[in-house]
Amino acid sequence: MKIKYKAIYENIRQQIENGKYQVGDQIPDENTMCTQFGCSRMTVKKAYDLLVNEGYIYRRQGQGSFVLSNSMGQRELEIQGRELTGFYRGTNGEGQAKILHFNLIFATEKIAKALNIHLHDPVYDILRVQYLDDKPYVIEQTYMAPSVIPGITQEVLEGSIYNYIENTLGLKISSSKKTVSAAISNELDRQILHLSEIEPVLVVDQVAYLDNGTPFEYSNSRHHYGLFSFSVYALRR
Amino acid sequence: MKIKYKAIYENIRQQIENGKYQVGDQIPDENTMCTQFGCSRMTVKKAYDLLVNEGYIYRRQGQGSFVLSNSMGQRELEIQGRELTGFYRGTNGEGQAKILHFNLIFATEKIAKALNIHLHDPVYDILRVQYLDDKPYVIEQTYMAPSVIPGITQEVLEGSIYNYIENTLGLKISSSKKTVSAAISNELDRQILHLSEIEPVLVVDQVAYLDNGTPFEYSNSRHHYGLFSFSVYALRR
DNA sequence: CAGTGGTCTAGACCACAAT
DNA sequence: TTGTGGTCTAGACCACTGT
Repeated sequence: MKIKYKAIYENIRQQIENGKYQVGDQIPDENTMCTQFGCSRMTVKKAYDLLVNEGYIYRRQGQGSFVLSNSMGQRELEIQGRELTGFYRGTNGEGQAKILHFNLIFATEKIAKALNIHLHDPVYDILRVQYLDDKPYVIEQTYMAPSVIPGITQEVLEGSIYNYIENTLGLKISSSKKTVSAAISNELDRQILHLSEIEPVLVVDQVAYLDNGTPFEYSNSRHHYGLFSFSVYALRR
Repeated sequence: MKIKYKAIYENIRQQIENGKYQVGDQIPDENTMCTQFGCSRMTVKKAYDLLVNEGYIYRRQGQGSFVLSNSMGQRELEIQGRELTGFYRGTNGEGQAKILHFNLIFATEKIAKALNIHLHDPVYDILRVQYLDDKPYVIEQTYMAPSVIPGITQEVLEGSIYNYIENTLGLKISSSKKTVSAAISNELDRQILHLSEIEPVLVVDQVAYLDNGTPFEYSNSRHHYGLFSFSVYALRR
C-alpha cells in the first residue's frame, strides 16, 4: 500500500475488527501515530476521519479517539456484503442468476430520466432472479443503456454484471443512490420467491453511477422479506 | 460561519440545490476557489470531499469536479428530512406523538447489549405512535437508559425526544446504526396504522449514539409501507 | 497546566487527462 | 505542455477536556 493514510486506516481497522481494540478502548493519539508511521498529523487525521465516517471510531476534542463499534462484528444479517459501509451488491451475483427475460426496449420517461438519456433511446430490459444456496432471494429488474454498457449477453447476465463492467469493460463503479421500501408481494414475487399472499417484499430502487458521473444502471429489486435486510451507519452533520 | 471549509461547502451546495449549477456542470477548480476564498488548496479540497461524500459532486484527476446530482431535488418521498445524507429523524417528531405506554422495565439481554448496559438495569420502555397530518405513519418502540437520558416524562414524549436530549439536557446526538427490513404487519400495526392483513410494514431497527460514544437509544420502528421509504447515497470505497 | 483533536497554511511532488 | 485532482509535509494557532 503506497498511500499512507489508507495504510494507517487499514492498520487500525483490522485491529478493531479482530478485537485487539475493543469497543470503548482509546486508540493512539495523532502525534503517537505520526512518529509510529513517520508521517505528518494531517495524514493520520485523514485516516482517522475515514474510520469515523465508517462508524468504527468517534473522536472528541480534548479527550481522544475511541472505538465505537467493530461494525462487521454484527453479521446477523442474511445477505450482506459490506452493507454497513454502504454499497449494495445485489447485482454482484455471488450466487447464481437465472434470466427471466432479456430484451431491448425504448426508454420510458422514468428510465430516461434515471439514466440521463433521451426518451425512446434503446435500453436493455433485464429481469433476473438471484439465488443463494439454491434459494431464490431477489427478483431484479434492471435497465442499462447499451451506449454506456455495451455487449451485454446471456452469458454475462448469468454471471455478475458488475464483474463484466469492471473487469471486461474496464469501467469503474463508484456510487449509487437507493431508496428502500416495503411492498405487498405481487403474483410474480409470490411465485418466484415462494411467498404467500400476506408475505411482503423489500423493494430497493437504485441508480448506480460510474466514476465519470454517468448513471449506468437503473434497477428495481424485490427481495424476499425474510432473507434480506439493509444496514447503514449514518453520521449526523 | 467561521469555519472556512464549511462556508465553501455551503456555498457550492446551495448553488447546486438552487440550480445555478446543473447536473453535469463543471464547478470551479481548486486553485480558482483558493483565490476566490483566500484560502489554501487543502481547505477547498476538504469542502469538495464533503460534497463528494454527500453525493453532490464527483471528481476526476486530470479533468475536474462535476455536479452528480442536486440530491434534494428528488423529494418524491413522503417522509424525508435529510434522509439522503443519512440521519434518521423518526424520533424527531415533526408531527405529533401519541403515547401508547411508558414504563420502566429491566433490560433484556438484547437491550442491554444494544445500550451497552448491564442485564436487568432499568430502562425506559416507550411505545409511541407518530402522526403526520393527522395520519398515523409509524409505531415506535424505544428503549433508553435513565442513567444516560434522565428525566423523561409524558410531556417530553408528547413532543420530540431528540429536542429534549439536545436542548434541555445539552447532549449531542452524533450517529446511528440502522437496519431496514420488511415485515408482515401484526395485529397492533394493522389496528394503529389502518392496514389490512396483506399490507406490510417497513421496520427500522436503530441504535443511536451520543458524541461521547454512548449508545443512548435502541428503537424498533414499524412504518406504514406506503407512507415511508428510506434513501441513502452510498460511495464505493 | 498538558494533552488532545479541529482548522489552516504555503508550499511540494505525483498521477492522470486533454491538447 | 497545461490543467486538473491526490497525497503529503512541517509547521501554526485555536478549542476543548481533564488535572
